[in-house]
Amino acid sequence: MSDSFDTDPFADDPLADAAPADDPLSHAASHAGPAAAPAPMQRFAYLDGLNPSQRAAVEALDGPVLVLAGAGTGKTRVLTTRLGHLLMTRRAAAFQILAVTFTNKAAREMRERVAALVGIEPEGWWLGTFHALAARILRRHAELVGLKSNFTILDTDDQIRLVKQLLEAANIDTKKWPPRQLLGAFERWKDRGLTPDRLNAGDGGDVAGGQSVALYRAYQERLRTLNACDFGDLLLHTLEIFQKHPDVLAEYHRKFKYILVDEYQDTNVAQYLWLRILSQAHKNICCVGDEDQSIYAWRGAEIGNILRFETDFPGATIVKLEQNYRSTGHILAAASGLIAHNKGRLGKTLWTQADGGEPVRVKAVWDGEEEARWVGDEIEALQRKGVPLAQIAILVRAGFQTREFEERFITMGLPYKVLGGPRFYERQEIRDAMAYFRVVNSPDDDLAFERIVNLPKRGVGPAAMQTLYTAARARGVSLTDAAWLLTDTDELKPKLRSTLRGLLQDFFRWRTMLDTVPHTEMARLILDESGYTRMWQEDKTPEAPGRLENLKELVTAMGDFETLAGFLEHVALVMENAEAAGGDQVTVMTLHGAKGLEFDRVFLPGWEEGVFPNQRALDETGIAGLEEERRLAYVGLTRARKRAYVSHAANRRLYGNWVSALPSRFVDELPQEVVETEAAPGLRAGGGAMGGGAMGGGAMGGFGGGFAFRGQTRQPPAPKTITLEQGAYAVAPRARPESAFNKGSRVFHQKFGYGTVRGVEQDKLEIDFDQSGTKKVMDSFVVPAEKAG
DNA sequence: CTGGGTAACATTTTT
DNA sequence: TGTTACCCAG
Repeated sequence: MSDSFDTDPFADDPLADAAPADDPLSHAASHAGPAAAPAPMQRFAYLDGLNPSQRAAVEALDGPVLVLAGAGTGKTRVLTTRLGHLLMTRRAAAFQILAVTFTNKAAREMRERVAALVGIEPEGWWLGTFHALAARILRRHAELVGLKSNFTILDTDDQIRLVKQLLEAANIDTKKWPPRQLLGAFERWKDRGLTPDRLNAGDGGDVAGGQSVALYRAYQERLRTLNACDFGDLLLHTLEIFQKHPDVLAEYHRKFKYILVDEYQDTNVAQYLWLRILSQAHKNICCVGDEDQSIYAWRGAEIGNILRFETDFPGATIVKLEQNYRSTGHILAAASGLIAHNKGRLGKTLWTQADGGEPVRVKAVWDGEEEARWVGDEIEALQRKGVPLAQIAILVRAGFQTREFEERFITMGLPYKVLGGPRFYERQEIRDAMAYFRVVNSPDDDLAFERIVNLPKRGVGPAAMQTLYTAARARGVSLTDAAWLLTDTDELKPKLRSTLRGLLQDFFRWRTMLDTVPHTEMARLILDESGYTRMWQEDKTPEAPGRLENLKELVTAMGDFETLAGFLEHVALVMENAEAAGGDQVTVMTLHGAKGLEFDRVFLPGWEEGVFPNQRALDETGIAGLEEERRLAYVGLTRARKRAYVSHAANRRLYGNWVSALPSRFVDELPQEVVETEAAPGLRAGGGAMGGGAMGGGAMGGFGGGFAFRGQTRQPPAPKTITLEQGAYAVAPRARPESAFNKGSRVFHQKFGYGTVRGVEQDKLEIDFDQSGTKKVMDSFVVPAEKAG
């Protein structure tokens, strides 16, 4: 086979070759490094610091094990110690362990911590995300499912464009059936391990005019022609290989003696099947998770997996980790009282040796603006007491809620960062650049070709593309090949023909140079010679410089990889957020984004019926949705080490309309003994709406609360005079129509010094400060540089 | 083919 | 209210 692997996954695995399954321990010795003295009776010092349950979880090495790890109970420690223990006791060599996580971040953390524990980086082990590991396996056996080993992994953009093309080809109105929705249906099927042949024609309901199953099949066929995969396929294809090729499966059975899974409550059915088939030979599978923190059902996670573990893996050992090392007693009591309202649980009771600490504060305010002001004031008070801003977080239900806080913090000059915006790889310029690299790497990548053939503008418009499609389809070749053919005919205008030929020759040339020129240099060259860099240089919008900056960063990031292909794989799988800027800042993020993190003080705003629990979650998934929302609230509360602050507003502006809302039912579900309630003057804190009675699981469909729409009110529905209790500064006069500053002007700021204005947005300025980096600031806080002393 | 205008729309997000 | 996708006029 002409395709070679960047890294042969079995290179360091003696079991993969002819060598019989001899004693793996002799190989383990070379991995165990300095710490290696085989001593069955040896005491393992790292076990001493564990509590009894943790220790039990670490030492139950054989057979199926479920570790129910409550929030803050030292899960990561158990996980890494267990891995280390497998190595230190010589039960398995590193390359015989399969360790699966959901995020690259978790994988990295585990790798580092195990390395620190064992004293050396274990070599050749399979630690990574489901998708990365599946991709690794799939590249070795791609031909068994009709792919080549250099298949492309599509991003969401590609998928949507593809689905859209299919809909259009089937003459289905994309207004009525958005591609996004149909793709969602495909993904949900894939989450459940359902390939098109396992579905009946009617299974799609009336989505896409009842044709969704047929379109799903067409989508899969199209992916295969493109030699491409989406994320779901990585799992489904490997699963199919395991099911249909016992020899291949046996190979992996022999290889992986121990399997470890993190965040098991987030696995979907496909992932469960994948784990089950891989573990069925030796049954040494250890899953760690917390059913109370399952918050991803909407993207296919199956909480049933963890609830059913004992049935799925008979004879399983169950270990509960319940001692919490993170939060105060009051916070734990609040969280436990809340989550007790859920039915679908295995049941754990968190406890702590710590004191009760401060009660959870529940604050009622008039509207969102007042809420932001209150949070801001509390943060300033904490700051005065010496609490670092980095130890404070604001956790919201949905992204749009961050806005009010941003505005308030900008006005106050309070340093903050919003986490979870568009991620690096999702940025337009990064995707474009990647598309160039993809076309150079594999000329058959039609989706990438399509994306950049007219970028920068080369005069290849819809009409020309249509000609290309037709030619490609007629001959059954890729767009690149079709384009080559068309340069020899007169179907295209001469001018277009020559630009196209020029571009194709460039691609060809770059592809050839890839063998001799280092790939980072090639990347730079491709972006420059294609005119892509120039396109942004000539763009005079404020974000253009940032985009060029990102492109540079992309090229730099490539340096960490051996080859262009290796880099493309990385970006397809690891697409993560760049670390936020340093400095002491308050963190603003969604509750989903906060899972796994912890802060001293956590603000939980927007606890209103309709917002949280989110109305749509209730409407779409009823009780299950409500329970998931409740778990989300539980996750939020358990992020706090010292104090949690819950707030709810009586009025909120949503999409430009004023809407009034009742306090969230979750507020009522907090045990009163650990809560301290306060209301802005004229308001009553807490629920009231539902009384203290038993509403238990919520009963069917009864979402009474929700919003009361007030039409197109421009003003909050009642006077704001009551809010001035602490507001000496009240509301800054908003009457400045436009900023006095322009992009590029030099300014001075009391706190941050000199800087250059990068962007203007009404009265907000984005300023690149010489000393302290880029910040968003109100224009009233800066003066023109020449006027500064 | 391109850029501007407007109408529809608007959780949560990793890989 | 703010953003994005699509349509139409230049």
